[in-house]
Amino acid sequence: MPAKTPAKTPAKALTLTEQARRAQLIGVTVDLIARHHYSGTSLARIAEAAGISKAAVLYHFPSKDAVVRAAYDSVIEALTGHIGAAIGTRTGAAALEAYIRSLVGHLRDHPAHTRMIVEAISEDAEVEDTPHAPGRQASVAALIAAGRDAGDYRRDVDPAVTAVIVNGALDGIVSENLADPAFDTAAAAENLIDLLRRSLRPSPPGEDTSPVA
Amino acid sequence: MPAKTPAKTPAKALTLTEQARRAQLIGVTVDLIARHHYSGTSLARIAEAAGISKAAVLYHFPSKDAVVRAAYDSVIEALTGHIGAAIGTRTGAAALEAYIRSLVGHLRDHPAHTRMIVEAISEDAEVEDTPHAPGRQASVAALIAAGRDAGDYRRDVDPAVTAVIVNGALDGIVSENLADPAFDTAAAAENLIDLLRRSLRPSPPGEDTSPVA
DNA sequence: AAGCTTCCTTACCATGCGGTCAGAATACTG
DNA sequence: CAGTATTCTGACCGCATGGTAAGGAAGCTT
Repeated sequence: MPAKTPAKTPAKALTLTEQARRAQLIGVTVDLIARHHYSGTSLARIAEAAGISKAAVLYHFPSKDAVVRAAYDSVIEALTGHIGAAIGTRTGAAALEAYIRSLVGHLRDHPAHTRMIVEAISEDAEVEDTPHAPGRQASVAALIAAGRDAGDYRRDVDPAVTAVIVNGALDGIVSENLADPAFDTAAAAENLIDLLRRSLRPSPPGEDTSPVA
Repeated sequence: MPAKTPAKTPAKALTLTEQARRAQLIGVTVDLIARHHYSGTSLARIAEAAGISKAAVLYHFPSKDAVVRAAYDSVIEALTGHIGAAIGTRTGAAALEAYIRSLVGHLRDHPAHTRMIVEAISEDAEVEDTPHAPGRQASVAALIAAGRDAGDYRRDVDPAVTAVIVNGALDGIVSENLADPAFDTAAAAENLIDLLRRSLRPSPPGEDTSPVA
């Protein structure tokens, strides 16, 4: 029985070289996509960048798409890991602000990751029901809802809509930094945090509370 | 002298069928890109969708890229025209709010345009120094600066950074609507406007004015 | 050293791509 | 109706793509 994809029953039978190659391929693929977009990243270029042949790449991965997917997953995992660690045990407004700062900080420190994520809108496969992070909006909405229930925010804020706005603003900051590397993302993050503080804080007594026109 | 690209000296020597074909090709290209992304939109598919041969497409346009570019330009022009008309002679905060409402409204009414714009990040040409609308951030920043100078906004708002945040939030709203057509973009736009009103308005007397931590 | 597994290369294939070319329709104009 | 400019087709070209087949080299285990 010649082993096809090395896996006996659990996911532990990975050779050392296998792991190294996979990591290397994922690395060069992230770089290539960051430089030449998704559609411009071919199997041959991945192989060339790794110093091996196309067939060798397809020995470690079942298809080119699998390589790209693995690269994308690794980037996303690094991001979510960083954010999760930054939030830690924080709650309420502090958690949301940690989310904003850690996301912007991580993507500022990893431009290749950033380019890859930003360009990961459509990919090549037409059947892709998970365009972005799946629960991203929901996660931030939960953060906002918790902050509201904790009294950090007005009671009439809409967590879902606000999450869309916050995530969009974050993407805008990150994207702007790609277009203009001199753009101060940290300052922009603080600006966004200040903006949210002013607009989401509970109304002082004697002030109109109508949220929507 | 066989005419190559019909143009004598001014830009008026366009045959009727020429105009019609160009418009048709632009139309089907917008639809195709909206459905199959940029990289999945080939010359053959454009020709097939238009009911003519590949060579016929290349008779009306010098290259496939030119078709795509024309389609993109037409979509952008429609959008900027709509927004410009909506802003009209408005100034200050009213102008920014008209901008937000008209952008969201237009893109809600034209989903194909929306998909095309959203996916127009990288295109296929690697040498593309105009990734998005060139002066979009600057235009909104000017709007905000005018609103600030008119007294609608705090004196210490940063127009450039705020413009990035606002445009990002708008993109977030539009993108969310693509992922979830049931998302109420009009309500989200009003929510964003309310958020901006609360955070950008001049500070009432007796309140801290420190903008950034 | 034999033998098996792992790892990789060269050569190849079918397909789709953008684009060209010669010439046939089609339409406009005298 | 003749002639010319416009519009279009079908066949073709060179190239890059993702993927496969067959076999050779390297290393581990006995």
